[in-house]
Amino acid sequence: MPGDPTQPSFDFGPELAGDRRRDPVPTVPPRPGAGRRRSPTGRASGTLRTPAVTSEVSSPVPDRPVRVVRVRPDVAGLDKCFDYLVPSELHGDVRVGSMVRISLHNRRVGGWVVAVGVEPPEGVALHPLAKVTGWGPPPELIEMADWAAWRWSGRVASLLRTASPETAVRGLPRSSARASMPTTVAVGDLTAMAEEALALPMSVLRLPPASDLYPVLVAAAALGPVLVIGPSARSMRHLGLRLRRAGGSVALMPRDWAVARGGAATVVGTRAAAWAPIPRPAAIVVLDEHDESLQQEQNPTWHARDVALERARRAGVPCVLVSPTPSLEALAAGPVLAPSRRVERAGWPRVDVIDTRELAASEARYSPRLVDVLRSDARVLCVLNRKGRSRLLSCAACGELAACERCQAAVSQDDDGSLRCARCGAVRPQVCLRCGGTRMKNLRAGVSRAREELEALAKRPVVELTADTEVDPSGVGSAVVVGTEAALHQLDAVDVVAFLDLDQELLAPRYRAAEEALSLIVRAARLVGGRDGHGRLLLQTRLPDHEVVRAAVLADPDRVATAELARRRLLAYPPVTALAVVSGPSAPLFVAGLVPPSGVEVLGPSDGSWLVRAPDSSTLADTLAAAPRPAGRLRIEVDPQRL
DNA sequence: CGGACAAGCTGA
DNA sequence: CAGCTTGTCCGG
Repeated sequence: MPGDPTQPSFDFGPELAGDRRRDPVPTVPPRPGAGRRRSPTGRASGTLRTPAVTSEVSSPVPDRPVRVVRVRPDVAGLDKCFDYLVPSELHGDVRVGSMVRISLHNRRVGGWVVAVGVEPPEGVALHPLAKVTGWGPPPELIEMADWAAWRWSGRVASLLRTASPETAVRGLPRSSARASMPTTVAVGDLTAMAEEALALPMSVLRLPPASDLYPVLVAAAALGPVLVIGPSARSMRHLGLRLRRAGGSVALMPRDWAVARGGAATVVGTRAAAWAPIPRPAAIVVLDEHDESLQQEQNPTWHARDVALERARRAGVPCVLVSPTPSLEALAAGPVLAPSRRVERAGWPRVDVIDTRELAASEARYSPRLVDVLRSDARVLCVLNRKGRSRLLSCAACGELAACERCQAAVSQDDDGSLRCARCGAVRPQVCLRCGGTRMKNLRAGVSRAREELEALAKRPVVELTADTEVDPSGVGSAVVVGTEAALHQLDAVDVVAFLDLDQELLAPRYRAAEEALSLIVRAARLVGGRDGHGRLLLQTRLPDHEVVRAAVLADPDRVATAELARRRLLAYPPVTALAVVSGPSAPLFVAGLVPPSGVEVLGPSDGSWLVRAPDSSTLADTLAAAPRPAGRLRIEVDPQRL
C-alpha cells in the first residue's frame, strides 16, 4: 500500500527540506499569545536573557546561520539550560525540539534544543553540540513542558521525556495520505452531537457507558489530524485500528511517534499521548475524561485532561472531553452536551438496588436476589474491593476487634490464618488479645473468603480475579468470578455485575469517593451493556438513597455532580480550590520558604506532610514556584487524587 | 544528577 | 600526611 503511513519510506521530511531550501534558520515565530497566562516563572531561566531570544527569533537574518542554541539537558535534578555552538555541518538538522547530545561538566548527556539563534552570554566559552540525535517534540510542546512544569511544580525534563520518542528518530515518514477520513460511515445522532461539540472551543460531551465512541473519532478526524486520548490502551488501539481500516491515516502512540511527528495522521493513545508530537492538531478529544488513570502518579502529577485543554487553548482548536460521568473539573471547564434523556437512559444498564438493611443478618452479605443470580446460568462478576481473606475481625467470644499488639491498627487475616498488621507488618497467631479466644468473626470478608462463601451458595465454580492473581480471563468460562475492581478491567463482557459491598466505595475516606464509586459503576455498566440488552447491575448497599446509587438507577450522573460540588464548596476542596501535598525529608525547609499570598493557606504538618490550599491552580503554581527549592528529597503533589 | 574538589577523619 | 570518606558546588 503506497500511502500507508505504517509502512513508511523514511527520509528527511518536507519540513527539513523546506528549511534547507528557504532559510538556514529554522526558527519558530514567537506566538503573541504565548504569554497571556502567567508565564512559567523563574526556576528554568538560569542565564536566560529572553529579550535577546525574542528579537533574534522574530527577525531572522538569512545570512546569519544558527550558531548558538539553548539546550535543556536531560539530567534529573538540574533544571537549567545551557548554550552550545552548532557545528556548520549540523545546521540543517537543528531546530527547536531537536534531541541532541552535549558535553556538560565532562559528561555526555542528552538534551533538547529549546531555542535557536540565541545571543550567547558574554565571557563564556561555548562547547559545540556533540551530536544531533534526531527529531524531538515540536516547538509547541517545548513550551507546553515549561507550562506543565510550572502548573504541577515539576521538572521540565521529565515532561519533555514524555513528549519524546523512545528511540532516536532520524527521519520522518513521508506521508502522502491525508489524515482525514476518505469515507464516512453513517452513524446518526452521535455524529451530529460530536460535530456540535467540535464546533465549540471547549465542551463536555456526556455519553452513556454503552456508547460506541467511534463516531466521535470519525467526526473529529474529519477536521484534519486530531489527537485522541483515552485511559485504556486496549480500547484506544481498537478505535485507532477501526479508523485505519476505514482508510484513515492513524498513528498509535507511543509506537508511531514519528508518524505523529510528521503531522498528517490521527493520533490515538493513552495518557502520555497528551504529549504526542502532532505539530498542529485540528482538535483534541479526551475519552473517559473522568478516569483517574489519566493523571500521572509520579511527579509531576500532570493530568491528560488539563494538558489537552491547555494545548487546545494555545493552538486555538476545539477540545472535547467525553465521559458518561464528567468530572467536576470538566464541568467547570465548559458547557455540557448530552443526548436526550431517552437516549442517555438507554445507554445505562438496568440497576437492581438491594437495601441490605432490610435483610436478615445472615442474608446481608449475599442477598437472596444475588443468590438467585448466582444459581442461574448468567455470567456473573462479583466485585469486592478487598483482597485477602478478611480485612476486619472480631473475637467470637468477647467481640474485641482484632488489633495489632504493636501499633493498634486493625489486623487482617493472611491466607495461612495468621493475623498481619498492614501498617507495621507484625504477624501473630489468631488469638484474641483481650480474652485469649481463638475463634474470630469476619466483619468484612475479603475476596478469598468471599470466593469460598459464594461457591457454597452458587453451587458452581467461583474463581478469584484480582490485580495479582494469574487467571486468564478468557478461560473463566461459565464460572462465577469474584474480584477486586481489577476484575472490571480484565473481563470483557458479563451478564451481571454485583457490587457485594458498595458502601465501602461510597463511604471511603477519600474526598473523591463518590466520583470514584460512580466511575466503578460505569466500568461495570460497560461489561453488561445498555438497557436494551439483558445485562444488569446489582448493588448491595445500606445507602440506597445515596446520590451515586440514584445516579446509576436513573442514568443521571448529574445527581452526583450536583451533590458533590456542594460538598466541595463546603469543604473547600477541588475544583473549588486547588491543593498540593508537600512531603519528603526536605518538606519542612521548603514549607518554611513559602510565602503564601492572601487566600493561600498552608496546613500541617500531619504525618510529615503539608497541605497547600489556593483559590485556583494558577495561584497555587505561582506560590509553589516562588519558594526556593531546598536540596534533598521533596515531593510536591499538585492536584492530589487522595489526601 | 554526578564529577571535582575541599575539608575532615583515621591510623601509623 | 597518605588515603579515604563526606559534603558542597556547579555545569555553557
